[in-house]
Amino acid sequence: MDQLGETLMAMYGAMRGRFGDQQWWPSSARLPAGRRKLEICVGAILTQNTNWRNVEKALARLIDGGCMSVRRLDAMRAEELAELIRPAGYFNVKARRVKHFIAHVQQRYGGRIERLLRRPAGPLRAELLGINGIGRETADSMILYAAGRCTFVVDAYTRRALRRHGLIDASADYEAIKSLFESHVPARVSLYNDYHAQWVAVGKHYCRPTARCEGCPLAGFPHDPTAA
DNA sequence: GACCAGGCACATC
DNA sequence: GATGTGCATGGT
Repeated sequence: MDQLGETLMAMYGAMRGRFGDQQWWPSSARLPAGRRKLEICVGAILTQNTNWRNVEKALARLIDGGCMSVRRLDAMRAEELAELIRPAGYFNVKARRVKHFIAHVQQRYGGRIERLLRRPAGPLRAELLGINGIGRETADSMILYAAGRCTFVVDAYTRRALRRHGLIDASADYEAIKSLFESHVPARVSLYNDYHAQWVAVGKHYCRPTARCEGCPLAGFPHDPTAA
């Protein structure tokens, strides 16, 4: 591993030591195992720009209503779905996005989501990105957490923390940050899984928009004070 | 009451 | 290709 890789792994170790194994993707324990992957994919759409606590409420309403199945979601009208997922915010757009995803699974894979997720990571990513409402982070979350394939998920927390530590410049986009990790950090699903979750944890607790670095597990790491 | 939260598509330049 | 805007609830 090169020097940047060592730094990134040391940062991961520091966060992991503080926050512990994050056990992602969080899922409803009462849900049958066969519906877990579907729940992860739906949750990935619902959490777009939204607090996870609100997503949990929406997911619970879907499960309570017996709606966490491709068949039920496909049969449901968008307005009906929107009402159920209301707590997650942006409920009208997200209802359409879930419907787009579900229609794709129904039409191309006979409603069997595991058939979609079995595809190789590259083609799977391209296919997901072709569905309206699924962008890079949502696609990568589905690939890593539902399909169990090695792809690095980048989010706003990751970008902010890396900028503050001077590891990327302000112009670095999603793909640049993703390839930064994928070319310097060993490609292990369990590592990528928890590493992304650790960025979210550090972002929630310390690396907020208004900086508050006291006590942050990353406080001793390289820092560029001129970075945003 | 302001600010923020595990983005994305679309319009416009 | 870069930048701006709409989408919306709920916790701090």
